[in-house]
Amino acid sequence: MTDQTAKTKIVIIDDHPMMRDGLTMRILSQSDLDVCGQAATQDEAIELVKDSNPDLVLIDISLKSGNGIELVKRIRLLNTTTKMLIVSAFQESLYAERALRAGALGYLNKQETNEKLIEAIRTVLRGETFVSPDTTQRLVAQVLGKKPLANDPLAVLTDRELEIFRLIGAGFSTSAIAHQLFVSTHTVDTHRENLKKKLGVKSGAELNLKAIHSMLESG
Amino acid sequence: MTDQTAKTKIVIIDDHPMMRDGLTMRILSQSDLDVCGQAATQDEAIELVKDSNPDLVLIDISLKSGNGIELVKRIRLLNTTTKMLIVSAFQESLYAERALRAGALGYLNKQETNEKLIEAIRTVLRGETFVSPDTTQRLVAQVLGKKPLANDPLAVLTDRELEIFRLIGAGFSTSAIAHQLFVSTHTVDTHRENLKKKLGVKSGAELNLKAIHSMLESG
DNA sequence: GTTCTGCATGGCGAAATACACCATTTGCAT
DNA sequence: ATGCAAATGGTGTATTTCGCCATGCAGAAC
Repeated sequence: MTDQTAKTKIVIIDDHPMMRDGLTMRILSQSDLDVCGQAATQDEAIELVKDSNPDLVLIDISLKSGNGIELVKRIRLLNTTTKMLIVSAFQESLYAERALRAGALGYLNKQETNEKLIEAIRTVLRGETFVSPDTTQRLVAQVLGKKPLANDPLAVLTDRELEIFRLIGAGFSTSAIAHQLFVSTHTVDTHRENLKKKLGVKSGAELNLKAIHSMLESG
Repeated sequence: MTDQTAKTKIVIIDDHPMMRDGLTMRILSQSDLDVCGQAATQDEAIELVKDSNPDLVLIDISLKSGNGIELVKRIRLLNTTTKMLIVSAFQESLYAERALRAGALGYLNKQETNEKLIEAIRTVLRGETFVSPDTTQRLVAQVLGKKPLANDPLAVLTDRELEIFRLIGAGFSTSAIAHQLFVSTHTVDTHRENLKKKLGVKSGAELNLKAIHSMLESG
């Protein structure tokens, strides 16, 4: 078959029809790319991938039925060579990390231009990793904070740090935590500092956000 | 002028380029509708509306610079006959009510099909009110429940308070919010106080917790 | 045994933030 | 007009943050 007939096959998973249309339009503007299917839910997505065996799956991270990251894991289990690119409205590097660890090759913010979309798609198709620039910054900060991405970013934390991280996630203030652990607020403060360095966040508010999010995932 | 030359003029305000493309594509599929402009921020939107005097403005409710509802109010102040249709990723009738009170004629969920999009546009252009079916249900349930906006504690919040609540939920610190909204930290501070009173929480940490949780339910 | 390293602890001072109370302005409704 | 709600932001005090540094205490390395 010639290049004419063998376009790259892409499927789009997003629960907003209007967003699917936007993505589709930009992709179809490239002569060598083709959108061979769309779906709004995880189950539809799995069927679609099985049936059409696409080169790339574009996945919105905030799918209502489960979430996009869970879908990434399920697709990986299908044992295909299909590449995956996550599209997200969140800037947090938290999700980028999880998406990449789950098996996606790329993480793109919805705020990015359409040129970036195409760039991300082509990068991922080559088998390389793509992450939106501002999200990359946060990831880099994380790496500089200590070590190369391990299995779990929380793994780098000491027991005491993790304990405090969980208390933050439960909504306790610094003074409340200090009182609870019978240590001074200075101590909790220092731990908060170290947590921020290790987790690559720059403000206390972000640390709170990350801690609370992390609580919701693990119960 | 004939129908050929006098297409209905529509502008699109959304900070996701990909979403703008999707909306544009569907609108242009209608022979009598034309997209005469796009913008990502409030200020750009105001300029665009002044310059092109469109028949309809399509507004994403979750604009980063301020929010969609504030933009609706600002456009209404321009004293044009321009109709406004809010597009939202949130299903809460909470936002629909605010949007309509602010001066929008329609409220459409992003989960709706593209057929609904066109239907909503045409309804609003006729000067009638359009609200997405499932959101309508919630609105009706509210009215039947006698008390306006009964069980949702967020209902007692003003538009501004809700906006700040959402920014807190997104992980922004007080100063970051102040900078983003171009107001003093004192103002944000006062809003935080009022939020705590209205939501019945006693510490700032709890407010953060509540805001972040609330984001994850509806974001 | 000494040295090195990692962890928990916490003190210090400047800057930022929270907190409670209050004043002004604007818009809206009666 | 009068009254009310909303948004803005100022004041003063208390608390927290933030970066830096110091101590004590383990266990591992030499």
